[in-house]
Amino acid sequence: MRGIRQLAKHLDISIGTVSRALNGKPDVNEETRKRVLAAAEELGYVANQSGRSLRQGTTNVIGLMIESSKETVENSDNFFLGLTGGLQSVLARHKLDLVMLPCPSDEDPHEYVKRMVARRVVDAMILSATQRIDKRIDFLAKAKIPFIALGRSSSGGNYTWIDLDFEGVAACAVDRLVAKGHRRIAIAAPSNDVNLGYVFVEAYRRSLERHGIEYDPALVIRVKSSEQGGYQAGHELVRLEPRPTAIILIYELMAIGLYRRMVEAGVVPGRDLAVIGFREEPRARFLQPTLTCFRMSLRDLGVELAETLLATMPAYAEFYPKGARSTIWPLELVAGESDAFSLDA
Amino acid sequence: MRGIRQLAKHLDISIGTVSRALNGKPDVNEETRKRVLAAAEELGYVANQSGRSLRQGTTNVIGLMIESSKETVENSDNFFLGLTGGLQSVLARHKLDLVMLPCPSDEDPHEYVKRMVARRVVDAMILSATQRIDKRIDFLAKAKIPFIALGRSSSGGNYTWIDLDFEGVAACAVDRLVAKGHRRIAIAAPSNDVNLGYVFVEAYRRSLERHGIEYDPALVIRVKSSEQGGYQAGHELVRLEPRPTAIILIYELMAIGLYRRMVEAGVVPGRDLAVIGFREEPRARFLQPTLTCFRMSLRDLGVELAETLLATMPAYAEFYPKGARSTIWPLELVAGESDAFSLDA
DNA sequence: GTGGCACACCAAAACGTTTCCGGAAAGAAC
DNA sequence: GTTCTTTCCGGAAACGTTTTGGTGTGCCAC
Repeated sequence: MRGIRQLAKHLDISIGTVSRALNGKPDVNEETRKRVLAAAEELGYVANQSGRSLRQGTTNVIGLMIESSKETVENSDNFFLGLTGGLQSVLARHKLDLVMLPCPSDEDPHEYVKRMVARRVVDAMILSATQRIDKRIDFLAKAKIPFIALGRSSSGGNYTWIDLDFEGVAACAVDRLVAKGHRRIAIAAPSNDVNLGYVFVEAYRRSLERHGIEYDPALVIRVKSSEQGGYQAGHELVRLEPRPTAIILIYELMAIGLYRRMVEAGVVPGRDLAVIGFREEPRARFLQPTLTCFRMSLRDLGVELAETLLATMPAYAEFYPKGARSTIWPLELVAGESDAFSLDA
Repeated sequence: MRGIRQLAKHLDISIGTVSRALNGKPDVNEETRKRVLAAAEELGYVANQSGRSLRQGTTNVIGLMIESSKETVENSDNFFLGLTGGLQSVLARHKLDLVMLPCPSDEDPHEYVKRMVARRVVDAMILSATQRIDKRIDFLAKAKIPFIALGRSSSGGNYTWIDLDFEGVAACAVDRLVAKGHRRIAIAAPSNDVNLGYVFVEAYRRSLERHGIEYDPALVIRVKSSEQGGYQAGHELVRLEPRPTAIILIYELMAIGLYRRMVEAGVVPGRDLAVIGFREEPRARFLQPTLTCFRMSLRDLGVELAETLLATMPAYAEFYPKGARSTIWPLELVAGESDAFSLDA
């Protein structure tokens, strides 16, 4: 019951053969393999991961890093848990396990990553919440630890990432609003330090210019990606003169706070102000008027992340001939009532 | 070639001494210890966890198990991520790491736990979402793997748990409503299979009887713990004759759906119907009228969980002389507008 | 000078696996 | 009958760490 040695003795076979049998290696009689598997099942033998890891220098565990800052906790709405289903469905094919690694808010994410890989807790990492300059990426790339980032970054040179289609979303939102007659379109986004903030606002700017509308920095409202941030964005919005007729929110949660501020100011969303949110969040689903936003499948994204990550790992690359291509993940428009009215009417 | 051996060679000391120096063992000169620590820092040496685990049969990792079912993903609202801060602050004292283990929705939680401990991925586990009959608990108790459960269960005999104060919450809610003149008080709860559903409704029943109000099974509405469940509860509620004047919700999220159904039915929460929610959820915070509910600190709960778990582990028990007591975790009432009106007025 | 003792260190033995290497047995080819 | 393959298996060497038992110093007391 304890160890492969016991199992071998019980079968009266050498431990080498038992190991080969269990791991599907050649050089073992099919008859013997069956006996071994049956005995393992019967005695409830499961290989000790420490021994295996030590020998082959690999842990068979993939880490999904999560920043457990207060902001993430309050605003991410199980984004990561939604990812795990897709991730695991792929990893399970290779008997890999997934663990979520919550980086304590008082520890430097860079140090945390270093510690986790140096201690050999995981073989590879999935990063998220990338910064424009991200030391974690530089470190992992230099140390040649397989990883994939959910989000682009200026760091790390030529690494593999998957990122949401901010350009597409911003362009779609602007197109929609312009088609309804809007010209003064505000945007609420986090600061440029967060990669998302930078990329999104740039895409918004290009989309405007494509329509011949001049980009006005005053219409870019920098706030936190939260309900409170949305309230604050609303506060800034009503003080703009003339008041914008539309606003694009980079996080849907902002809509909750924005709506509240609008009600206070006597501005009716969906009638006096067109609103488009970005990523659909469960807790914004009930808003009245319903919010126009963009949807994606977290599960599918998880699958893509896992497959692309495995493609970067020599041991698994053969199974994923598509290779480790960085990709832009598309989102689907969900039309709501919040931007349904036309300005010309 | 890297590893403790190289460090030892670099210092011209035996590896045994290096190991003892790093781990704060006695039998090593303070002068030598300093040199070792300095060299380790300089060369960026971090002990290989696999080797260490193999030798001492312990992984120094604690697992927080999460059911990643669709329902959890949609409704738990980062409950677990909120816990990690408190957990880690305690575990860090002993150089223990925390990983979150999301059980795939298509795998039996019992098998998952077995696999994780048999593979020696973690030393101990924190369980949640306990069932009234929970095979995981029976297994861990029998295998003598340290664990703690967030939630009581009928399984496992004498194990250590921490559970929310459902009795206190139910009693407080009933007391409040009765004091305002309510007699027909409904409750929305999940089925009795979920331990929470069972315990909560029992507490509700006893509280009613304490006030001399007859318990009416028709007022117990069994629905899912979700927004949709709340909507459905509202649907059932308006069909009851005579209509209850108050309702207690076991999950605050239900309030969102309930409010929606009430609006449809022309019933105004906070005027025609008193509503009390249970655990404060971020995404219900904006409701109008504001919801009376119960609050707790996830961080503090995390600390308590970790300390109690460590108290059950021989290697750490000495640091937690309070011992491994099961405890009831209190919640604090947050009075809102949803039950402010008095029935007699 | 001898015994006892604390100190600081070294060498080697574990821990449970996987994997390399060699070799026995059984045929096959000549 | 010899040589050569093929098929299967056993022995033993790793992997990096902690821990045990042993050893050589000094120092003190007698």
